[in-house]
Amino acid sequence: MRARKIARPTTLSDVARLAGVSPATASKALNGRDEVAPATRQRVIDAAERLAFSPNQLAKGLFAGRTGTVGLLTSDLEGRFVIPILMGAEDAFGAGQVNAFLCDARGDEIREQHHLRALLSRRIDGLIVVGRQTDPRPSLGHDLGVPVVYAYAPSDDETDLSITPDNVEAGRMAAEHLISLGRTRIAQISGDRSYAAARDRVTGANQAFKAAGLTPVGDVMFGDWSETWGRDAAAAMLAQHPEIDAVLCGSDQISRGVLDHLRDIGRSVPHDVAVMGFDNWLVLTTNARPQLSSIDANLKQLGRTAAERVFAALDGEDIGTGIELTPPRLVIRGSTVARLG
Amino acid sequence: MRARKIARPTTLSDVARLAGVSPATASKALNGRDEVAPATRQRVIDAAERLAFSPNQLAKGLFAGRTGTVGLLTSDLEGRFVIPILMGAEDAFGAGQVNAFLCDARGDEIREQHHLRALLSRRIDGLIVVGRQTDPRPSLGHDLGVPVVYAYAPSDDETDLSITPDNVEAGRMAAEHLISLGRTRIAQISGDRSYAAARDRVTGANQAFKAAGLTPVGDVMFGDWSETWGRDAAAAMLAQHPEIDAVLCGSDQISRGVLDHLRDIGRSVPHDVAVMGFDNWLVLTTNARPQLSSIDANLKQLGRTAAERVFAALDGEDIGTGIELTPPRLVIRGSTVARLG
DNA sequence: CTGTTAGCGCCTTCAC
DNA sequence: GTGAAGGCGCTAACAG
Repeated sequence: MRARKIARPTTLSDVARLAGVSPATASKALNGRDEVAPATRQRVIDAAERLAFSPNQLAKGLFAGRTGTVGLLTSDLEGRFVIPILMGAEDAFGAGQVNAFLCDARGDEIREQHHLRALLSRRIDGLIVVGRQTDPRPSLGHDLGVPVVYAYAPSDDETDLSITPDNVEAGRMAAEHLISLGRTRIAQISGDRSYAAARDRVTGANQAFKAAGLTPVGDVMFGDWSETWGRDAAAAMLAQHPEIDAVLCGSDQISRGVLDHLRDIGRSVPHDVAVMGFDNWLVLTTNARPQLSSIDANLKQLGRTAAERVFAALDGEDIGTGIELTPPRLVIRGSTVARLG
Repeated sequence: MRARKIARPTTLSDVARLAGVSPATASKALNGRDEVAPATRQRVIDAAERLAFSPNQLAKGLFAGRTGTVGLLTSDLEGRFVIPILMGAEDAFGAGQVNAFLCDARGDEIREQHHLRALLSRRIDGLIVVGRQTDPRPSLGHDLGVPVVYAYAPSDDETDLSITPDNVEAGRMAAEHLISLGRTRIAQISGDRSYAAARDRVTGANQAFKAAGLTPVGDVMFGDWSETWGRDAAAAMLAQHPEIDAVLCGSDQISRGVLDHLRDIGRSVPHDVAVMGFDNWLVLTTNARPQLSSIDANLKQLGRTAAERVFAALDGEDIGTGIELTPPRLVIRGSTVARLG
């Protein structure tokens, strides 16, 4: 990379010159207006191709008012949630005209404001705000000039539109799966009680237990989201309730810890004890022994939905307000099978 | 979100009108130029505040010839490498005027071209291309009109500038650490041989063994990057070479599998056998039993360096070409201690 | 100290 | 099919 060798990007005029027409004609030709002869149009298109011309969206946007860019503002440090959401959003945009730009605020409000300004000042058409937990987050307000959709973490303002995984349903689904396998002595080892995700999943599971006439074994144990907590909690739980035939965990990490402890004390998974996780984090679930059943939050689908809502708003549709829940998906692997006998 | 409620963003003229001054004066006031009366400045600032004015960077850039935006183009699906690099880059930009926009090409060349066009057509000032492995990737060429720096995955064109982790040094560092602990019967269980990262780390480790006059135990085992492979390989390796007193693994995932197997056969870690990983993926290293020593590739530093190079190029400096290696960092945890006796 | 004027770069529309 | 004109939001000259 030599200094100053930097070539000016190709402009419409460059294309026009190469095609031997005026910029105006080139513009019409490339934009599919029909006041131009087919042969001329082809010449222009060829020239554009040859120069790898990409129209300056900025100058274009000055006019059209649309830039074809959607911003993704995240606070999700590790990118564990935001990446699938980004992918889903991009899928919704298609290979078409729209691009997603991702900014990471790292959970820092100053940084978030900074990125927000940057995105807005670049005249993005819409904004998707992604949080790292399902607890409500402060609204960015309504005066941004572009449609905003909150993904994963809902806005605390009910007049915003938020799309978030249905963790109550996820909990219910997980519990029903264990029940359907004939498990009746089910314990819950959850994550951080301060997370709505932890509480909601427990709520859903308890609904399922109640509906099936089952009483969960022991109290739900809340801790943190780590493998270590899963091990410790499993040790305490099994010491007190050795009769357990299934453990419903708050996350895949916790499940891994629980699996570890069960192996340590010689309990067999899945026949003796079945284990379920949440999140379907592949690096954890598919490498476990046995592989872990889990609930997938369908984040890609969530991202797609969020993007579709942004589009709809751009097209002038009323996309509604409040919290829209997306359904989870049960992923069955070796850690949950029907009870023998 | 009501349809069509979308308001035009506030412009400098709006602010000026509210403050009862001309746009030029408002500009001076907000930009801290001193050719403006304190009282007037205050009025303008208040007005800007009240309208939540954010200057249009594009128009600003129109004038300055710079947009203050750097693109990050990644193919790193999971975001495991790109996120720390993004963070480092942002740190280099400071809380200042520059923003990073991340686009995910998902390893798809069409998508990459599409994103590239989008970024260029928004007149980004520079580009950082992030790959997911340390093997060379196709160059984007030199005619992009902006400086390009390749991060993690180097360009296959030596006239590009690439910044990538020094995996040979990482391997050497890991091996030297084990040697310094008095370990002499060290086996290597690596990852996918088709990855330069796997081969380079082995190369570095072998250099260290040779320098110390040690002969590695058994052949280096190549497989994939998974925990499962770690378990299987450890089983094979230890069956044949039970005398092993340390295992150097190709990744943290593999290490986890090795730890698992050692526990299964009742070998104690770290006293009997020490285990080292690579990558320092916290969710794996800090939740292992015992916690895993690892080599951290300092990706955040890498991102910072890449961003600095882009800046330097923008300022007209010659930033050089070829592959620049960034040094790794040894992270010692409970899985590696000195041999007893 | 403030307002006016003239672009920045690029694309599009409006007359011909 | 063309050329000229106009504009987006902002800033730097310069004039008042």
